[in-house]
Amino acid sequence: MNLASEGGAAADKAPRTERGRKTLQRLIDAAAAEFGELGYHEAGIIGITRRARVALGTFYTYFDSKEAVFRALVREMSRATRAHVAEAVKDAPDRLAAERLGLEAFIAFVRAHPELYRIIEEAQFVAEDVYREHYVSFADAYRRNLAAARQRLQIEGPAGDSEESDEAIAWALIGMSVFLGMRYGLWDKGAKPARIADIAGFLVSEGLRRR
Amino acid sequence: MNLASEGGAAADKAPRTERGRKTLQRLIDAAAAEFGELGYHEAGIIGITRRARVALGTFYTYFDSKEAVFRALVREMSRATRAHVAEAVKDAPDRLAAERLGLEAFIAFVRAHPELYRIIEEAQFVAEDVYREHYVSFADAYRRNLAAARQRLQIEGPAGDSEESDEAIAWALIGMSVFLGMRYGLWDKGAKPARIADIAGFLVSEGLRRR
DNA sequence: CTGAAAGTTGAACCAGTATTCAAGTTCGGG
DNA sequence: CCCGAACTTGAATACTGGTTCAACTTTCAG
Repeated sequence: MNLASEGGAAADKAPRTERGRKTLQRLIDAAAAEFGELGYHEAGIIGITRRARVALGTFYTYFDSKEAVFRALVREMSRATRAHVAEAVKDAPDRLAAERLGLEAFIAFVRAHPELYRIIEEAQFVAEDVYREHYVSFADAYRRNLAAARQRLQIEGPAGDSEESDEAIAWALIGMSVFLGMRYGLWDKGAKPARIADIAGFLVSEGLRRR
Repeated sequence: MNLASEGGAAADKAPRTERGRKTLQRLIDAAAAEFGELGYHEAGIIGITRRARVALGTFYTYFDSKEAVFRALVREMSRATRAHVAEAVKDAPDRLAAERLGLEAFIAFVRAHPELYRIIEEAQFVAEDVYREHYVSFADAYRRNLAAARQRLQIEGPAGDSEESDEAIAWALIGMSVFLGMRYGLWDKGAKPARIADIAGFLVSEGLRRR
């Protein structure tokens, strides 16, 4: 995680020495663990600094408040999630294959980093603006991909304004992923991500109607 | 809302007179408003009792704790949501039509009761067990409907274990609805629910693959 | 070396708020 | 009517946990 450079703490709180950067990183990791395990409200600065093995006051050398770390963390995790999925999808032959690969990667990612997932979702109630930012940027990327795939005649949508339908389809697909991530990544790790991705992939490309 | 009977407060706290039932109801409505506007942690017993126009202590005549009202509220709202959707879907000609009608009703419901929606979602972090209960019961109903529709040859799924695929499809469809509800019911009330439901309906029945 | 800047420390402060309780008021069955 | 049960009241309690700060230590440029 690279949070030290911009995006997170107030500019005047950025560390200026190597020691400072190390300490900041320890605090960030500790905060991720604390928030991930306990949730925003149960988590405490005391817990964060204990995990990071620094004194209580040190926290405020690098962050303005509890909410400030949390926001920084959400932004960083949003970036990490997008990067992970993008990487998994980068050489998919077409959009529908990308859909399948992306979901598989997402479920695996949630299993590997349940705390990131929880933190992003809880942001809905702690810092709604960054939460929206997260999904809006996801949806924008999705919309672009859908439009491109339509251009290449890989997919086709319902009749009517395709701007509007791509937007709605993007949000539908995101919702699918988030809930499948919760169900199979967070709650029950029994099923194989590939199998779940196959099922959802079928739904998205073929639909359920019997022909 | 009927929370007075069972499901909510501890049995020994149930009101025994008409006056008591009235007060309990005022508290429940006040709590729904308070939690819905402020979220669980910003909400306070003081705010709830002020809204209900009763003294602070009266709250504890009917509930054991802040968390107890919240849990009662989530259960009640879960019930109300399911009832509303079931009603809207009850005389749909087939499963795919039901899908479309259910989503339309759900988006409208979220617009009419944004506080219910917020409260249920926040339960994920305040009372995870009731949150799971909510979606698991939704998913169970969904799974039964899917299996019945498959029997009637209205729909068809991917190859392989249909138990597993119905379960996954149920969660995928729930996730779709929840995110479309958030995007079009809570955040942006511009679009017509019917139009969004049409688009999602297309996705679910036809799929995106060009034929 | 050296002194100023950067970093660290943890006790103290403070504000908020869930919960308790003992005293008072209202209700309803006999 | 009357009395005990049901209900209401709000001040007091108890405690939590975010934030501040002044003293102390470490680092590093000149």
